[in-house]
Amino acid sequence: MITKKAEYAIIILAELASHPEGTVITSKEIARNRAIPSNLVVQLLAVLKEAGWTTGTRGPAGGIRLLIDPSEINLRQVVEKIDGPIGITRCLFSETPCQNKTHCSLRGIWARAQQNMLSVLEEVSIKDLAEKAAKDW
Amino acid sequence: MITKKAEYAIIILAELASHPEGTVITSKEIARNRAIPSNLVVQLLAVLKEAGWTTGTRGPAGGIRLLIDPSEINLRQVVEKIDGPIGITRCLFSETPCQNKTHCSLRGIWARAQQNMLSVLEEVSIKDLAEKAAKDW
DNA sequence: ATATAATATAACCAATCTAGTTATTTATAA
DNA sequence: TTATAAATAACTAGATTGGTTATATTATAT
Repeated sequence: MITKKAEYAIIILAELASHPEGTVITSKEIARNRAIPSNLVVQLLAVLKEAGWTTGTRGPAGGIRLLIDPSEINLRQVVEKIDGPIGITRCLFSETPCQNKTHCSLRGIWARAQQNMLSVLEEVSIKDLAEKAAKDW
Repeated sequence: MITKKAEYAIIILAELASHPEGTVITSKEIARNRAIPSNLVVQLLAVLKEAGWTTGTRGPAGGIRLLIDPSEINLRQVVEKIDGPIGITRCLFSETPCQNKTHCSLRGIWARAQQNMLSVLEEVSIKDLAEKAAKDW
């Protein structure tokens, strides 16, 4: 399952993308604006920073800003950065097909189902989402 | 995530479908043939029976047999019977969109991604799988 | 200089889920 | 009546999830 943390991370990036380029916003503001537990925002920002997507400046008047063009990052990338590799079944996490019966017929079906799902997430960028959200909200 | 139990249930049904109609096979044989823990087979058969897909006769010469045409049941049905409703995110389990910000833009994307995945599982029947397995194995 | 506002890092935790195991009961063919 | 098989129910260790708590570090406004 795609965790709530991954969903939060996407929302954090979308929030950042919705602010003018170059400006900063504090992690507490992000938490307040998007109703995410403040400590979780901090925790997730550490991972987003590690990915090279955000950066923060400390001290008064400090805050977080995007380092990347939000059209360059898609939802699959964010989910995988937070949750690790995606697998709709345990089977798909193992490198090799199960050797029980030479070859597992199910594996190909799971892989196809999963790829169908992932392609949707790959098609949607943080920018797309931020724009969609701006319209809806 | 689709659990191993759901995967086992599918494999059990495929195993049953691979035997001549009307004949029975014991749960232990299923377990042995497919390398599934024997106790789990028993546990899963209880659910498959509840669904009306299998039936068992007790005692010596007893065993399990299919009650339905294996082309009439698809992988999504089995997964949902064993695991309950499928949701690639927690969000999709709640009936209503989150009310935080009027309407969650992500929800529609998750739903589309999930439906893309489910459509693959809906297209494959137990019969398809059993035939595919017979070829591969 | 120094208090303060902010990011950053790490460790911890309760609740739930997963993939089983164990034990007992019931039905039936020989 | 006994061995064999399904059926039912309860239990369990380990992992995962969605957080919380505590502490350290840094930059800047005054």
